[in-house]
Amino acid sequence: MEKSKRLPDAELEVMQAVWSLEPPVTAAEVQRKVPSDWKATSVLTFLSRLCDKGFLSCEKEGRQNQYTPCVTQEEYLQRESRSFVQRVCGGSVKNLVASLSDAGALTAHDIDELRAFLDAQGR
Amino acid sequence: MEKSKRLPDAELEVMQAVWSLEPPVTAAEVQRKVPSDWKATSVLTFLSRLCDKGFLSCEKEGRQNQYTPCVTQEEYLQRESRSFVQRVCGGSVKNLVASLSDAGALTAHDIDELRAFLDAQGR
DNA sequence: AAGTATATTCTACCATTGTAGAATATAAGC
DNA sequence: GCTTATATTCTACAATGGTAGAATATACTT
Repeated sequence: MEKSKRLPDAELEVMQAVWSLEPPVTAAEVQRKVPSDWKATSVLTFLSRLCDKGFLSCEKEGRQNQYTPCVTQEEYLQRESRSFVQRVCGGSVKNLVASLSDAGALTAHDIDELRAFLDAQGR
Repeated sequence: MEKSKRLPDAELEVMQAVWSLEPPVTAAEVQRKVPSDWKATSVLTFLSRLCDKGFLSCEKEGRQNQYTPCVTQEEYLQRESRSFVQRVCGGSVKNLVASLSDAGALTAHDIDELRAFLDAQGR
């Protein structure tokens, strides 16, 4: 039950696998969603660390565990986005988007979506 | 001379201090820009790790070191933004901005800036 | 009930990161 | 030139994260 922070890469990938499935999920289901070169025990380690950190709850069902997210993907994304903009982009969202553009990582589709979003937003 | 990746928080803060100054910079200058509860030797450790990782070059000038960035802030921001959108936001920039909005981290000013940017962009 | 298969937990190890004291080198003052 | 001040480098240590084998527990088969 830790006060939750940024997840390390491997744990985040596992969380993303969990989020993509219908809860509760078993380790086996997660294993199928996750990079196939990960050994089963490694995935179990990550699952158990995610429980320790309060991102998952775990219930024993027969000999398998049932994992359920305690944090939604939206919640996590919100926290991380906010923190990323602060920490890395000097707090400026425009700065972030401009740098994506400079990096060639902003497709025409992205731009359309963004415009639509801002219009919907903008009242 | 490592192939550079994400910097840990402390090293990023030091890089940001360096970027904010006129190169080349001394450790003393960096120290003045950085959280004041950091011990001087800690800052020197971070500077030296940044050299090892190829983010800074270091030249001895008398008894002081002169540090010069080998990676620009823009370069770094571009790489990190791209990677963040991929890793955390499922590759969708709109997803990112929407989550910032949901998190209440999108000010009216941000929105204006973004609109302006997209307009300038958009043909 | 015993043996076998399989899921989970334990334990471990190494690299990285945050942190900083100890040791060293070097310049400046006298 | 010697002493002193000070900047840098070395060394160290604990926590975290990536990785996974060994040990254990539990369920299925016969």
